[in-house]
Amino acid sequence: MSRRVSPAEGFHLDLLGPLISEQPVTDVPAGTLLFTQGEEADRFFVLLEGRVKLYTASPSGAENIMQVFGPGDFFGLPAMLSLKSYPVTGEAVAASRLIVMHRAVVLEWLRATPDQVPHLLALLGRRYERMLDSLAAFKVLSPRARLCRYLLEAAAESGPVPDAGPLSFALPLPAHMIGGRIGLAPENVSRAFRWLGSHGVSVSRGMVKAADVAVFRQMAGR
Amino acid sequence: MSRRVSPAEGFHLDLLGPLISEQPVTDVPAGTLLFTQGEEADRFFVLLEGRVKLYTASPSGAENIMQVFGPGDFFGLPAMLSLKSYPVTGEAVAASRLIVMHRAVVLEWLRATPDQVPHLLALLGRRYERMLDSLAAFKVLSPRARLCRYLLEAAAESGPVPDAGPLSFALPLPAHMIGGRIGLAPENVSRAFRWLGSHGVSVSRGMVKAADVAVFRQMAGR
DNA sequence: TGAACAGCTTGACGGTAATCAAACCTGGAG
DNA sequence: CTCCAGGTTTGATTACCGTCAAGCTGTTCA
Repeated sequence: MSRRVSPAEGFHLDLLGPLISEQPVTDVPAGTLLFTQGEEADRFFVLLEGRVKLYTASPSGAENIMQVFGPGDFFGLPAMLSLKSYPVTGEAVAASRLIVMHRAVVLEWLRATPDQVPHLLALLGRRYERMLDSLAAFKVLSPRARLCRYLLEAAAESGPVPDAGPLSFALPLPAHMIGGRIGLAPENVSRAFRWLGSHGVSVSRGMVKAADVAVFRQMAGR
Repeated sequence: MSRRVSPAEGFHLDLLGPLISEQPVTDVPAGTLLFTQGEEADRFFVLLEGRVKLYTASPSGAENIMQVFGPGDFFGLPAMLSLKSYPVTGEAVAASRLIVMHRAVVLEWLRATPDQVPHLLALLGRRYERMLDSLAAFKVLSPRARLCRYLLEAAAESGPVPDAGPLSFALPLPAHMIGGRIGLAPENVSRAFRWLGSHGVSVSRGMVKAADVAVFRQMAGR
């Protein structure tokens, strides 16, 4: 099964392609720490295969998942550009194949091909707006609504999602990680799934079957 | 009273200074819409005086305040760079003086002074991480804790904030807008303030007096 | 001076998620 | 096959916030 590159997070091969194609590929097993919170950010990553989560350690010790990336995504770029340290820790959730891009290489590339600068800026702009969108979701949407929003994203990751009608897809993450992403305790993720049952949605063994996707869209306000 | 430029959001005069100094200054009265959600983003703004809020209109009609900017801040830059439309509406909350930067001018500036590119990227990177920080706050912190976090920011805006000890400062925004920013209904902002009363904090007439700032820091986890 | 208004406060109520705790799978190791 | 550990589900309880509604206060304007 060939994974699709999600269009929203895609690294736009036409932009970064020439740059990354000259870099060596690294393979890491699940559980590998790629970088840790507070470490100097001198590189960013392009994920070719696998899955990586970015999280912060809250004072109470619970880990707070900020983002989860799949094949085709890049991460660590804003931190690298800001010339400071990583604000999060990056860990491979599954065995992953990725490309490590060091700052010096990127800066040299920008210097050599200045016509690419506007494209890189546009890339960063889009990334920023995605974040803004996430923030709005946390402000406005209830936890259940956020779950529906997440389910729509997860569904889109494995194929096109119709406006309405039945749909079935596999959850890309274990439930407790979904909880971390949408800010919901694992127990309540479970309860939210059960609640969805009364709306024509069944979840079992990581498979989601919805009688009508419109339920998700309405809940998530999309 | 001279307003301080908040270091975190500051536009870094040394970077943008030469660029903005050649642009005309615009004055607008309170309530002016600078740009609206969905409009093509062909410019960004540098705020010299006044206050501007960025908000989205939720389906139910309630406005969701995403960010509020003061003197020295810039906004609309990521949207402009992303080559798309503004994801939010920008409105002057108070009479404001600002500089409008059009995309063509910025791109020409980048072309002419390529050595500024890394600095602009760093600026965007920092902005992105601020957003990440906000997002974490919404995931991890309770509404009350978010209020304390906001109060710390507000205090920092009007002067240095000690690690502990008494502090008094003026709220830069009316209560209902604070609610919009931290995602709390106005009634509950009031209740949260009253709750703070039992922790040595009094709020009246837009003035906050805290017996010990450490209360805020502890609540906000900083 | 009084009316009108907006912003803030207070009250009551219901729904919902956090929390603590325990039971229940399910897959892997021995 | 059994045991074990992680992840998931369920239950009971509590606290909190959203909501609707009514009162309050200071300001503006006639």
